[in-house]
Amino acid sequence: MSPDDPAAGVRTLTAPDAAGAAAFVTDGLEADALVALFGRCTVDYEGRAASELGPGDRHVMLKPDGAALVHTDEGQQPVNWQPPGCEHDCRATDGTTVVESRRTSPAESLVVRFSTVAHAAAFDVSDPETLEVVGTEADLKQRVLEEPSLVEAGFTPLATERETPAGAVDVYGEDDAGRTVVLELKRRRVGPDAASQLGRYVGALERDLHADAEVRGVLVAPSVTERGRALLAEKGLEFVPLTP
Amino acid sequence: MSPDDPAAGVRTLTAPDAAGAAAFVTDGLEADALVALFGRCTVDYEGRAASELGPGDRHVMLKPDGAALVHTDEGQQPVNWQPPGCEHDCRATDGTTVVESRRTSPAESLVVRFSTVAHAAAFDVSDPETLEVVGTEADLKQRVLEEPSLVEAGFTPLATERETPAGAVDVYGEDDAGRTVVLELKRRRVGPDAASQLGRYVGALERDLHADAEVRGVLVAPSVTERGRALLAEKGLEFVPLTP
DNA sequence: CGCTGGATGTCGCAG
DNA sequence: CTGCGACGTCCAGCG
Repeated sequence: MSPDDPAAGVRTLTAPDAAGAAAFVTDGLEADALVALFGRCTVDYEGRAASELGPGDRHVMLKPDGAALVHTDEGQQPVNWQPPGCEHDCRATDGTTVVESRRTSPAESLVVRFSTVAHAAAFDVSDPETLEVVGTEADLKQRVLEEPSLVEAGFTPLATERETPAGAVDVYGEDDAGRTVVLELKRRRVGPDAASQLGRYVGALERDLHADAEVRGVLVAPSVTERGRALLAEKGLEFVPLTP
Repeated sequence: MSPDDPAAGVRTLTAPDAAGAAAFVTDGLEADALVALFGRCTVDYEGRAASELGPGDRHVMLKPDGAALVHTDEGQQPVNWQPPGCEHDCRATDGTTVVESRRTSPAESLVVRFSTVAHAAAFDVSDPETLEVVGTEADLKQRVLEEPSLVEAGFTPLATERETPAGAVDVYGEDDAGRTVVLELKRRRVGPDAASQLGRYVGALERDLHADAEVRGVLVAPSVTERGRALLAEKGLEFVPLTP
């Protein structure tokens, strides 16, 4: 199999019996491959919560980092899963192919029982690339730091991630009158939660500085909900519309 | 192919050329199948944010409900995705297999370009079952309503999801002295966010009732972080440890 | 490990 | 559709 062979690093198996499927999956996991299974199965989870899922046709993915995903025909999210760091195991029992994924702290287990495996595939994945995303809160922060007048004329950033007893403030600075200004940045429309968060930072800073210190809190986001706006007003906080 | 054939409803294709892969995927989507592709690809996303991902070996899943998922060898979460409701499309261009998934409102597109498709599979999934989860906040609420003394001797629940200007309160009731009590339930350890949330409800209720009304706020959760506890104390709120 | 807050969060439910 | 909060949220960054 040459390196340029498109089928390099792929093994597949269609309509195996339980023993064949279990052996195939075990081999794939052993080889640190990404293993995919299609077939009719039930799923049982127990751990932070617990769940049961009756028989249905599903897609199960076992990753070499220990993650497990069970997908149905609908939804972006897996119907059941296990986070990275789990130990996968596959065996044949009474004609069923049983996939088990366990971890400790917290103790959690996921058991998938296949009455029939329609198809199985194992891939030797390698992904050297890391994803670069644009349009995050970090980008919004950079934009504000490069052009502080976007927030308000005369605003001067002095620090980012400044620590307060209530947590780190996104951007800390002062206005043209020398008053302390705290910015909370959000990449999308905000509600009461963000207003509360900003309020906590402002309160903590007022206590941390002087009793008589005036601290302005400014929420910077594309837009704000009505309750969010009301909560800002109630706490004497401000809003500046800005889209990442 | 009999209904009992384990391979029923599965089609696979190994190491196809671009045209073959595109035709296979198009057929699978047409038939409302769940389509999986493995191979070397790049991924471009543009919408609420934007991202680029260079060449690597990945698993791409296209669901009949319009969801799309791109998984690498690591992580529980897809590296790129598209939510349900998108239109999938696959074509061959210059020897590459291009999968595109689009939606409007918001306008978002995901484009996956395969230099090589190692393997493709289409699965006619049917999943009549719905997942039942035990150990959620709803279960915690039921437990509190059935046995209110778990919160405190003499506590009497009067309503659930009672509306306030700040949102709906989980459990609304009164203590043995007739004082209004608001419960905020969390299925797991809580931090400052939950304390703030409870504080908003209590404040809204105090304003909504009388100016002189005393409203007790009680956070019910397995445990609380130090900052969470401090914020509760500052706002005169209480904590009751209770595990779902 | 635990704490904290972001996320293309997703999802479900209500108005 | 928007608003709002739960979620077995996941995840990175930091102490």
